[in-house]
Amino acid sequence: MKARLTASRERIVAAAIGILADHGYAGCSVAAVAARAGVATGSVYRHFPAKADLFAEVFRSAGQREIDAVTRAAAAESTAAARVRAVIETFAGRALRSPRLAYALLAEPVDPAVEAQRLVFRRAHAALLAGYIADGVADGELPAQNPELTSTAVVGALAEAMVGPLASGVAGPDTVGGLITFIHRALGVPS
Amino acid sequence: MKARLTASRERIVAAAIGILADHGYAGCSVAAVAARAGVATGSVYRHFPAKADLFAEVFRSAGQREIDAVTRAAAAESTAAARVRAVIETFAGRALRSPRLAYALLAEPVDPAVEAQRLVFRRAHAALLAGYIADGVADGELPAQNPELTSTAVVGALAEAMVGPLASGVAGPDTVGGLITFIHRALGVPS
DNA sequence: GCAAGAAATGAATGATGGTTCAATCCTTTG
DNA sequence: CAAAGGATTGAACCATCATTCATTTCTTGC
Repeated sequence: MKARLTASRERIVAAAIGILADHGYAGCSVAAVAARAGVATGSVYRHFPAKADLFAEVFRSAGQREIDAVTRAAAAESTAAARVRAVIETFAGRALRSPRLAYALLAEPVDPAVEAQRLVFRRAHAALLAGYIADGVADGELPAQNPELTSTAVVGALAEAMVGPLASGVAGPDTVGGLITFIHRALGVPS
Repeated sequence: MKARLTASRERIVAAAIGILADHGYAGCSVAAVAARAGVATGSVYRHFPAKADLFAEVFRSAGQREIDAVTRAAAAESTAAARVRAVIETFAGRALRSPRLAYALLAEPVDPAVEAQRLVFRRAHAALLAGYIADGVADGELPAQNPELTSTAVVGALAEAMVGPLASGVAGPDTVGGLITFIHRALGVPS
């Protein structure tokens, strides 16, 4: 019984991520999520006090998946420059492969309460990068800088450069390569 | 009179910008805008077919003001590096001086139709920067790069680095200086 | 002044979609 | 197997605003 409860809660979250990926936040009415999860509309409220709480969890969950992917990619590298490159390639690659979801997570208008969770998602990426940058500064690979500020700026540059391609459906031929050059230069990676 | 019509249309737009600056987009109900402009709710619809059209104009107008300010600041400089610095300082300075308005223009959740106008605003900043960057590349001040991509990334970095301070109300002591260093490096300005 | 028409009014309307809840269905347990 | 208690249902409810429109108030031309 407890397992049944947990399972249906997870089905609801998964259904919401699915609709987010197919139709964006605009398509995510509570009724639509419930239908896709195979439960009644009202049942959603047995698991979440309000829609905002559901989508806070949805954004947390989908965001964590992205964070895990870039963390894994970066872990395979050993210099700050290579780690940052891995983050950019993974982030952009996944975004371009699931453009609707990426747009929803990054930029689509959402309820203010959900927007807060989006900031958490962006800050998590920034925090990850800040660690790599701080390490790079500490062992002399990168010049002195404020890792929090530069990592935030990197996340902004990445997100902004993705929004155009995500909307139009196609990225320029060397968007990712150009971003890597731009960000490496910005961090002071020696050429 | 015709002048009276135009005047009241402008009062409505100005009132909307005022509410945007005081209470954000969330406070911008048609009734609130009309009240502040000193007209009846229904009168707004004599000037704009729908709320989205009003706010398209509001974002266009407020955005143009920002574009004008950074354009003017950049025009006083003669190298690409100095122009970009002037853009960053002006953009950040104005944002920090009107944080609620800046947040609304940059990041606050808005109706999808208004979001489109926000993209126009961001793209206008990027286009301005792209021109300076292209000039810098052309006369050898900057290394070869794709000005559209790098200017977009710069706008993203700027906006993202501002959102935190705009929400919390205070910028770190050297946020602007750090951003200038970051962006100059990213563009390949010789040190 | 005075019609005739334009403009302004603001309360009523309507659409959307989140939230509730009385009725129903299961699962559990003695 | 029966009763109790919780889970599920989904149609009704309600709050929020954008939008409309019958009515009133100005402007204008004669």
